[in-house]
Amino acid sequence: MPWEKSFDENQALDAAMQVFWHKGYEAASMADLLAATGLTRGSLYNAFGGKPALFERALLRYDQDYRSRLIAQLEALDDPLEAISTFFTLVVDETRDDPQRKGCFLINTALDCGHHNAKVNQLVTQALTQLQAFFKGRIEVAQARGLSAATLSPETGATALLALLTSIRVLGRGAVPDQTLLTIRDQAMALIGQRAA
Amino acid sequence: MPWEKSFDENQALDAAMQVFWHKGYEAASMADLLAATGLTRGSLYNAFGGKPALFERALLRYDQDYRSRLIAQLEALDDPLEAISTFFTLVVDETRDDPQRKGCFLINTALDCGHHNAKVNQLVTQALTQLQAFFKGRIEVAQARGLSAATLSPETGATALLALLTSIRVLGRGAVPDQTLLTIRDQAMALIGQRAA
DNA sequence: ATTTGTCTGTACCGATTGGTACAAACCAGC
DNA sequence: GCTGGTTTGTACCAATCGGTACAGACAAAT
Repeated sequence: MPWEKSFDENQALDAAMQVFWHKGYEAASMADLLAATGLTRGSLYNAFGGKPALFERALLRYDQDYRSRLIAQLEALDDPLEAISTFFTLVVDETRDDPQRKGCFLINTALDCGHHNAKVNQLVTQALTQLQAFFKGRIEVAQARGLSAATLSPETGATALLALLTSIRVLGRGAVPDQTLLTIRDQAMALIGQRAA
Repeated sequence: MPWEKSFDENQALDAAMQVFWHKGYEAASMADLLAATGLTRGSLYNAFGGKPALFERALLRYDQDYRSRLIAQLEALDDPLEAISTFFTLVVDETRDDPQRKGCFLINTALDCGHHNAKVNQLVTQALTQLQAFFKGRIEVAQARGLSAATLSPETGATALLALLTSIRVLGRGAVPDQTLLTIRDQAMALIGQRAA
């Protein structure tokens, strides 16, 4: 009795994600989202329920499709330091290559923490925590293999890397020249006793 | 023939600044600003001209009254490393003590770079540049006096400090526990060979 | 072919958006 | 006290905000 939707839900979600990512929650209007997804009002509200719900879905999709997947790929690399250096190089390149300078959807949202519901906040916190855990794990492996100096606490190092990552994504939105982003990345590499990839 | 205003322009500006600082440009409505300043529509538009113009004035005031003044005070300190450590401790304390978790008005605005006019963007860029120059200057003095290891390039070190500052202000808005902010601050201090103040 | 439940498109909603118009209130200078 | 130039308060504006209602289109099940 049901009837399959005439559009790809994930495709629409991706389009909506781009809008929220670029403009932020407030500045993104339903009109923008309708135009980007190509849906009509009826379809969009029927499929997603409303602006806040759509935002949650979009953010969740970003978390799963970008962040989680990237971390999983990098954790599969044999060399733990290469995993980290590849990560930072990837982020800097991505930042520079994006003409819209959207930065990171999760970190952009982190700045609006106080203005979102608990579910969104939890997603952001959890994502950052997992990022930190990724750094910590790689540092531990590196130290166990004697690739990295054992003087640095993995916990502290991971926090520092998270901080540097955050700043690249924030400042990379246009506030500083690209060269500065490279310098920050190099600092991250120096922290774990590695040259830039 | 003129007639003096019945309100303190700077006082109104401060009130407006708080609103923009807390909510961001988009989410701050004229109704919010009118309520916060206590002005009526006529007065506000007459005195400031409109929302974008008011935002510029508010941001400029933040830049001059908070950032510039703080840097000037710290530069007056004799010990350059104390200037930096005091700065970071102040920022972390300010972040923790603010129940609204507003972060830094300039850095919040930096994240919205693409959505403001050239004047705002220039102000943000200039503010960050001056912050970096402050760090660089203090590091140079510290090295000249033998207080800090000469292995670190002042330019690079300043960029790293700016990055760590940025992350404290962003993550401090609620995405990570306060303890993490302290860890980041300690990393900044370690960078210049100094324990936390 | 008819029924059934879902999806799609559009018209419409009240509320709110930033902004303007303008008369009344006001004080300085004459 | 009159005049001139400002400021103040309010009424009003078109545009847009996010969201709803609902009729018609559609495909699966019988």
